[in-house]
Amino acid sequence: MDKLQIHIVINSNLYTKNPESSELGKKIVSTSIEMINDLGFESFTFKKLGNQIGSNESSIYRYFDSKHALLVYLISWYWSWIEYKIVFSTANLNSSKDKLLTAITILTEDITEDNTFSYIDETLLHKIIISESAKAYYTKDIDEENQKGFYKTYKKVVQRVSDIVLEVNPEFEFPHMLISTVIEGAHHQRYFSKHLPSLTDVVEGKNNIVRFYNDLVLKTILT
Amino acid sequence: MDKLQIHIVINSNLYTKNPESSELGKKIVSTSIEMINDLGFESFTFKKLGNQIGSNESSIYRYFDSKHALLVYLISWYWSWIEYKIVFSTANLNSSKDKLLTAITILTEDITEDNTFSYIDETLLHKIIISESAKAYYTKDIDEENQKGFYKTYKKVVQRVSDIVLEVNPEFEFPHMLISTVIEGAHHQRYFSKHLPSLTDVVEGKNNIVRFYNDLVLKTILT
DNA sequence: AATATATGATAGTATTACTATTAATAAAGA
DNA sequence: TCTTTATTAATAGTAATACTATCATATATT
Repeated sequence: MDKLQIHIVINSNLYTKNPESSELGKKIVSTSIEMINDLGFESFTFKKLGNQIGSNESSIYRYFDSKHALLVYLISWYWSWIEYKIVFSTANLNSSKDKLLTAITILTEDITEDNTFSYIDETLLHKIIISESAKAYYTKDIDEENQKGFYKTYKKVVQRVSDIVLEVNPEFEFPHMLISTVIEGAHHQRYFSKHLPSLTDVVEGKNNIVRFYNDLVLKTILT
Repeated sequence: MDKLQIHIVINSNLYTKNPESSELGKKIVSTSIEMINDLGFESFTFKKLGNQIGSNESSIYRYFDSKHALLVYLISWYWSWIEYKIVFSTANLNSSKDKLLTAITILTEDITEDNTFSYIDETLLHKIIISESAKAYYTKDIDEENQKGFYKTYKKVVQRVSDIVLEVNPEFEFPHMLISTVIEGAHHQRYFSKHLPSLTDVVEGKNNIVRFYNDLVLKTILT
């Protein structure tokens, strides 16, 4: 069966030339995802990317102002994709509680299968989100960038799930804190489980991260 | 009244020459805290630090291998200090629940007053922990560094508070995940409240971060 | 065939994150 | 007091980074 082709549209502030408008642009995006995963964001450079794809540093700069801009683009893409997943998966659910648990699961689960989009590997992108996304928004330029809408898609996801929280319990005082805590927390836990395991209680094959956060959310808003 | 003078001892892997052993060393530490706050970690350099303190880049390298090593040193110092605060504040408490709430408060509260140690400004250091500490452990070298004990003091704090969680509820399955989620969460919330406020529900003067996490912890482990 | 557009190649710049060497100075021991 | 040692300062140098600028070439469109 053919996969559903959904188009994710990215705010034009996030690139100088739209990478979706050319083969080179798509190659830049897909290969940067691989290379950031392999090298880590610090060691990743446009020069290395150019070599890898048989193109030139200067050509890459025509699409993205800087490697930071590229990272922000990837993060924005990721959150648009997550939003789509949440909307799609909760559309047919009647119970707010089911909606909430579905959303929390999407936000906290591991991503392993290949997905809808041809040139973006969501599994690798998810790893970048875990390991590198804090580097995007812990910048001195955060306020300026935020004003330009760089983090809009992330904020939209938090807002959407916070709204579901309020459907479940309209009295709950801290829906945004809860959801952003869960999102960031799940990413930290996945990273810690690999590198600083004593900060977690992750056990192979038990899906503890998803269980922990689903449980935490329900207990926090329902008692 | 004189302040209590506690000495925080730092693992000798975290420096090449102990900064506490000289005036220059202390100056390096205290001024780096100011400068990292002002410039952000990326724009902070040993050259600039040297200029600021009327010393030379090469002299600073004798104390710390790299600016990354200096950041790790500061983080380690911070967690030793937090551990001391927790031990001190919970020593006289009989109830495990009180101990837990005291510890969670220490981990999530804002730090505003000047404190015990002469040459380290804990208020500024706390800000560095919030804005820069993820950059220390989201590195490609994390496993190697972890093995050398670079993150020991952080892990000790998580372990200590997790033990209190288990005193309150010995059946609770995820004490480490809960505490590391709370610690990282509180830091994110403080940062978000300033720069991405729609991700939080922080209201001036209401101490919502501390309230939210204390409430979350109790509900999660007691229901 | 002419023109516009996208890409490639090359060169150049200021800065960074160091390393290495040597000189000057201060403290400590004989 | 003289000498040794330790500490810090000064200078120079390096490879790499994160760009910018310019110009040439290939490809597509009219």
